[in-house]
Amino acid sequence: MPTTFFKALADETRLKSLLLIRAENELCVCELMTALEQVQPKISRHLAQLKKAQILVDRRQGQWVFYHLNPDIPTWVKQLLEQTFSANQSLIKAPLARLQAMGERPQRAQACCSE
Amino acid sequence: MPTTFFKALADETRLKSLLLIRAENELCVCELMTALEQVQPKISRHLAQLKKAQILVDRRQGQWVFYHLNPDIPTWVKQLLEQTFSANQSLIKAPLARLQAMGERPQRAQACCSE
DNA sequence: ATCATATATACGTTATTACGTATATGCAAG
DNA sequence: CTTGCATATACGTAATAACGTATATATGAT
Repeated sequence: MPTTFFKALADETRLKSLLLIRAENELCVCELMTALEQVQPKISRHLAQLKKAQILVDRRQGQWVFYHLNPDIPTWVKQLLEQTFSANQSLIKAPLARLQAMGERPQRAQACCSE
Repeated sequence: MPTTFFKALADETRLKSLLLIRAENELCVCELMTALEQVQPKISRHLAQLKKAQILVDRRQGQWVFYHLNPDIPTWVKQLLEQTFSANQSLIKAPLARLQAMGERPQRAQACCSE
């Protein structure tokens, strides 16, 4: 159902999370908490929804769980995401700045996929 | 707010209505009722939402109110709509067939804009 | 003015979604 | 095995959204 996808983007926390993950390749819950200044269960729940909608996939690395874009999303969804990303940089400007300023970001063992 | 736009597409009736209007240039409430097999207040309310979100505009012609895409939506939204349209023809196949089969469709006095 | 048709809106109800707080689970370190 | 940190989930509640039905409004025809 294509509405599944739009529902996923219809919430500010989820939309910003997605754009941030798109920008950074992958992010863990605690990084998104800092970037978006939201409590842990809120972030976690929204990520679970995006995962259930098959837009994100996760990988566990030690204590952290990193989320990244599902490489298998349909092409049109991928393009849609790309356009949303390019057209809405302003949405993640401040969150990205908070990310840069964040101390002690968890180390990635392997870069998950691309990059 | 970009979520406004995604919220608008996050409902099946609204999404199909939009795609149908994109396909037919403009449609009135009664045509959408037939195409989507839904009661009048339901269609009317969803169109009102799309209008409030500035995705659609309407023009009255006699007893009918025709809705068409707002020519002033941002470019990225327009592109997004186009991709959604191309990638989801199957969604409106049956509704379009019902439209073709519909007798007594109201005459358009002027073609509203393009076409 | 009355009636018929098309559309919009109001009202009450139900369903869905988001949230805060508390708690559970998973992993790493000692 | 305990402690600590990161994350997930459960539970009750609050906010939002969708709906059915009834009614109001607007236009056109008689």
